[in-house]
Amino acid sequence: MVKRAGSGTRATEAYERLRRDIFTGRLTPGQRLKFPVLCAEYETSPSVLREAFTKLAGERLVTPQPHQGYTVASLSVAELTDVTAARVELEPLAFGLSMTAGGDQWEAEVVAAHHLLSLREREVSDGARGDEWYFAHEAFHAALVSGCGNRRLIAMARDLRAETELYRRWAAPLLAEHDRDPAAEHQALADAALARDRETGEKLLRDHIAFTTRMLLLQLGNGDNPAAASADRA
Amino acid sequence: MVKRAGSGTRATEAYERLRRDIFTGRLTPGQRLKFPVLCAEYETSPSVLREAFTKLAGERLVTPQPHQGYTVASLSVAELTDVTAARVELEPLAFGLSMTAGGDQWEAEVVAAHHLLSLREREVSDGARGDEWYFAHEAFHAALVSGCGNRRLIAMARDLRAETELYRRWAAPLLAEHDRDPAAEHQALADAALARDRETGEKLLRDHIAFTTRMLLLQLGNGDNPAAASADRA
DNA sequence: ATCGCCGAAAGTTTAGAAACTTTCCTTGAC
DNA sequence: GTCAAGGAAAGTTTCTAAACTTTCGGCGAT
Repeated sequence: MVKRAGSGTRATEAYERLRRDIFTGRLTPGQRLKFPVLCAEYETSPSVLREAFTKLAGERLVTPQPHQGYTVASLSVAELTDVTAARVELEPLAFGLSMTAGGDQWEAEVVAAHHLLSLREREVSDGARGDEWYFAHEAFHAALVSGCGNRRLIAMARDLRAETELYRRWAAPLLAEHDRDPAAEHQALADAALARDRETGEKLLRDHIAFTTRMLLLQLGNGDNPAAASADRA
Repeated sequence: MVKRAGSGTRATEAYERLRRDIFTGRLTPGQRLKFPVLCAEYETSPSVLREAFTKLAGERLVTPQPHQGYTVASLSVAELTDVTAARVELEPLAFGLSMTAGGDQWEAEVVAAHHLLSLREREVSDGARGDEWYFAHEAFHAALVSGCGNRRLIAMARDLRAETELYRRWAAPLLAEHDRDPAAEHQALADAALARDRETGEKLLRDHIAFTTRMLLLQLGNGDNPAAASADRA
């Protein structure tokens, strides 16, 4: 029908758009993803959407329910606990390897990503974080581990972070971190990275992740957010 | 058309069958998966296969190539190296948690899985391993980490092992492990598990994985297996 | 009030049309 | 005569629209 961009397929487009819509909050946790509605909205057909859903299900961003379609992943304390326990081990490990094996290119990426993040952090001082902040934050964390030389480790860490972002978006929409300075933590991480101080860097990252999660769990536990829903575990 | 089993969908069937065919060697690494052929063989339609492929691609068992279909994942030294580096960290971690947190049920599972594996190991003394051995081996390793209480960790470890199995199948079809006794290693692992000897157990598992991989890498490097193919990395 | 049936709505699957890639043949230049 | 470039044809993947199956909610009977 329309001219198509070189290597992209329709399913990939739908996948990326859905993913973005989930992260930017257009689709809320637990929400049912109806084929008729989304087909009309995305101007595509069920099979294409189905493929996109399958891919997202692989990343645990949507939940398949046989013969009842798909829903956006629900928020649950158990899930966040599991994800964090894995992150706390995996991400510092990859970060440590990066500090050992990373080259000039890696350092440059860290510096660049941190610069962009600090710009976004300045903008956000009035309260709410914009989409730009989330993307910059994700990019910074991605940069930290990008030098480890292990694609699998990088991919696993990215998927785990992606899920965490969902919780950050919905369980901590406003900065409820009085006794904390995220910007300083990010600065310290970048410093450790450049100094190749593996010991310090790993500890900083571990604490950074654990702290964030503790805060999110607190919020989730309160149950004072609109999107919270207990995931039924089979 | 035909009566369908409760919650299963056609795509799930295809996924499971493809997965089995990959592990049992009916589909060889690098092989192109043509829609017309497989549609006829599985008696289903392209969309269904496509969904199954997408799911398998999420596990890295097949490789998508936009507008050129899918192929069974190729064997490559780089991939195996990455997977192992991740496994060596992740699996002992989960095993350690299991030894701390696992309950009676977990111990029972380990004992049962080890018993089944040892039965298969006895059968295999004449040379070649059958499918049964592979499944029992996978089940044993799955049991070791199943008590850790972290679904994400379990799932990641399972996916990493699945890939390794592919290498074991194709790069070491015949027991080329003269100076080694896998049965004894598995016995030692089971013993450590029941003794809750975390230190020893983690070290044993780390060595077990590393040793297996070193052997596989040697075989791969020789390039003397029919299915070896260098994965082109973009 | 509960259970079972019926109709509507949604998810799933299919078959064929459209789009892309590759191959092979032709044509023209060196 | 050989080789490279261009273009049609075949083969394959990808997408769409419609048929099929299952699930959900309402209605009437027991």
